[in-house]
This record gives sequence, C-alpha cells and structure tokens, in this order.
Amino acid sequence: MNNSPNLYEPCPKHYVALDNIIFGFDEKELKILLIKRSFEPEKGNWSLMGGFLKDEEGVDEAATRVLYELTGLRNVFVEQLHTYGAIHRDPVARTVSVAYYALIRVNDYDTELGKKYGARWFPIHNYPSLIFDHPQMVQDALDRLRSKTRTQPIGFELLPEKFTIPQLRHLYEAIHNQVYDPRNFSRKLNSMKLLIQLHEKDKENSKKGAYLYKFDPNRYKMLLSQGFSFEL
Amino acid sequence: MNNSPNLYEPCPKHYVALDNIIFGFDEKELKILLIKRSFEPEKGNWSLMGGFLKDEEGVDEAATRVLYELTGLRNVFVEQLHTYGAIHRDPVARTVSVAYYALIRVNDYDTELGKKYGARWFPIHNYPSLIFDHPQMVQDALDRLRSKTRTQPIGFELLPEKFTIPQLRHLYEAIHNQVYDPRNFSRKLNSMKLLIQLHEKDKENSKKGAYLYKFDPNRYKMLLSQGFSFEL
DNA sequence: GCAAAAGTGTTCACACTACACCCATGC
DNA sequence: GCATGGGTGTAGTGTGAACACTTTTGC
Repeated sequence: MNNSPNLYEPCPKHYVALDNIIFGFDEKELKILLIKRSFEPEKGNWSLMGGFLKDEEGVDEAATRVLYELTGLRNVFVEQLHTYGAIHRDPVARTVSVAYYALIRVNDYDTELGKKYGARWFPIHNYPSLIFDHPQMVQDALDRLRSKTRTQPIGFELLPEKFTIPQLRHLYEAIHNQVYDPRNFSRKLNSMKLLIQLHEKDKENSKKGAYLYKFDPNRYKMLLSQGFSFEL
Repeated sequence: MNNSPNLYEPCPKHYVALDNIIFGFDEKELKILLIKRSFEPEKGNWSLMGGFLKDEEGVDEAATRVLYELTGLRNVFVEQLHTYGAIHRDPVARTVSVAYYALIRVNDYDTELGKKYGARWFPIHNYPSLIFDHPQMVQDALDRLRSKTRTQPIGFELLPEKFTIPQLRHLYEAIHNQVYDPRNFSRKLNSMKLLIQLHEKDKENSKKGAYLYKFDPNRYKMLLSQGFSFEL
C-alpha cells in the first residue's frame, strides 16, 4: 500500500468494519444467521458476522468476503444497508461500521463452515440479545427487506431455484408478518407474467401437488423495459 | 483521544469522508448546491461539499457539521444516503466516503457564507461535471429523493413553512419530472387531511390568490398511529 | 371415501384518471 | 371586461379485497 505523505495527512484515520445481516428462510420461518463472538469484550455473546476493511479491497468486496468466510457462498444477493458511526458504538475502539444484508438459500448453506464461528440460525422474531448496536442493524435490515420485497423481485433469493406459488406466499407472510389471500396472491403473480411455469409439480407439501416456477432475471429486465413495475 | 493499544491494532485504518448532496427548490426548479474545489487535484472543478470525519464526532454529526459550515443552517432534513468505498475512488488517498443528502429552503440559505467556498446552485438537469464519483452520488440522491417523496412527507422541507397546493405540486413536478393534474393533486392532498389550511392567501402567483397551508409533524404522527400512510 | 392443500371465478367497493366549468382578482 | 391562475364536480375505468367451490391424490 502507498504510505507516502499526502494532502489528507492531517486528518484522522478510523477503523472501518463490515457487518452482515444474513437472512434465510426454511420454508416456514424467516431467520437470521448469528455467530458467537470469540474474544473479549462480550466474548461468547451473539453477534452479527463482521470483519475489518482491508487496504486492498473495496467496501462492497469486503462485505462479500466476510460473507464468504462464514457461508462459503458466492453470487448471493448482498446490498449495503447503512453505515453506523456513533462514537462509542464499539467499546474497544472507535469504529465505523458499514452494514450489509444478504439473502441466502438455507439449503445451500455450508453447515460445517459455520461451526467454526459457532454460527446458528435464529427466528427473526426470537433471537438472543446482540452486542453493540447490532439489534438496531437487524431492525433496520428487516425494515429494508420488508420495503424492498414489496417493489423488487428479490424474495426469490431466499427460495430454491424452483419453487411453488404457495411457497412464495409463505415467504411473504413470514417477511411481512401477515397473511395473504391465496387466491388473490396467485392471481397477482400470474397477471405479472414474470415467473416461468415448469412442467413439474412439487408434491412435498400436498397430495395434489403444486406447479413449480422459476424466476428469470432476463425476463424481468425485458418486462422492466416495457414499463412493468413489480409490486406485492 | 485514546491512542492506547487495543485488539484492533493489527487492522488498517482509513480516511473517512462525508459528502453532502444539498437539494433546494426555487419555486420553479430543483437545484443542487455545488462548490469549487480549492486544492489539487481537480482544483477549480465542481464538487459536492464534503469534509473528513473527526475523532470526537459521530458520522451523522459530522455530516451535519459539514452542512452547517457551508450553509449556516441547523435543524434541516439530513439523511444518510450511501457509503462509497471503491479503492481508487479518491486519487489522493484511499478514502471511504459516507454520503448524505439534505433538503433546504433556498430562502434560508446564507449566500455570503457560500461565497467563501465558491458555492453555486445548479439545476438538477443541468449541472457541470463533477469530481471523483460525485456524479454517481448525485444520481443516487435524486433516486432516493424521488422514491422517498412518494411515501414520506419530506417534500415540505424544500418549501417555505407556509405554502400553497400549487406550489407543492410544482415541487413534485420538478422532482419527478412529470406533470400532475391540478384537480386530482389537490383532491388527494385534501383527502389526506394532513395539511392545515391557514386563513391567509398567497397572491404572488395569481390574482385570485391561493390558500396557504402548513405541514404539522405532530398531526402526521397522529395520523400514522391511526394507520395512515402518506402516498403521492 | 376422506382429509389436505391447490387451483379457479365472481362480486363489490373504492381509488385513480380524465375531462369541463366557474370563481376571484389585478390590470 | 378580460386574462390568469385557483378551486370544485362527475363519470368511467381498473385494481385490490372479500368470499366459495371444485380438483387432485395419498392414505
């Protein structure tokens, strides 16, 4: 790294951290992935997965790296949430934390890798108390997830590649903590013509079986260019 | 400040900057406030108003301070936009910038103070090229302003305390770059029962005169608690 | 044949759109 | 008295909410 003197020399530098709020969905409940902090202070308490920004990486890259270290997953949905910069938010040292939230498919998650960090999934409505300002981060991430899923097709990131309409409805019910009328919900989705209906059925959850669908990003882009706007 | 050794010692520190996208409305056009950069590189080129995070202030405070230094205004609407952290975004040194956007009343703006920084207002659809990644910041801020004004009553921050419905409509037309039907627009606002109609009229813009209104945050909170949701 | 979940149809009410006219006033 | 912008009324249309029944199949 370049450590030569520069114009900004008189300005203070700060630790910059990343924290990830990782959402998952197990076909029933919305969950978040938490780890057990392995050092003092607050050793043994629950925390979000985080890390420090390195010199040779961008902030977005760093968030992706931290996520990869815990889950072994790449190419997942990650989006910057907010930057938390209160002076005493971290008692160890003044640290500015850039928080990201991620949506992952629980089945893809590498359980072995998670053990290394003492990671565990917790229901979004029943998780242990967290260190520092992490509770605020989780709340903000949940708010963002709620508003974002209403107007952008990102919910699919939490489901398997092939999913049924009732599955999708259960997901939305879990995220928004409310029930949707099955008839109106599926009618709305069909009217969007966004999903591709497959010729297979899922018989796990019902005897009759429900049609499987796939979300196609290209199709979404095409619809967008025609003035389509996603809304649920 | 506490410079004693700590757990995070092995981690690199970084410059943390603030940048403000400052919006104003002059009864006709949506504008942004830019300054002339006074040092190399890019000396003399247009830039957002920015500054560096100090040890003794939170990130939000720092953004407010920077805004105050340029405008002399306190108690204005300021909200965090996004954090920009690409490695080479600033050619001088690796800097992470937390961007904020602010909505101010152009009439309150201290023109004298602005001269010190070579500040000038530019129409949002016709501003000069900007340094670094500032164009991206402005674009993101505009997108945020557009989506936020649709669902939250923040547009009033750009108008005088007392304003008319046609004024508000012109503001929304400027922000969203589209025209609204005057009848439907005012009906919608009246139906919300959010604004307080005063017993005065504004005769600046018409011979008949238009009723002045006031936005009352307390009334908004009350409506919110009754399940009201703002939408325009 | 019965239980359990999937899929389809209809009605109603409200909200958004588009459009036309009258009002108040300064000149 | 006329031009200018402000305010109100109405009919048509489409979208979201509420609600009931038939279908399929594993047991």
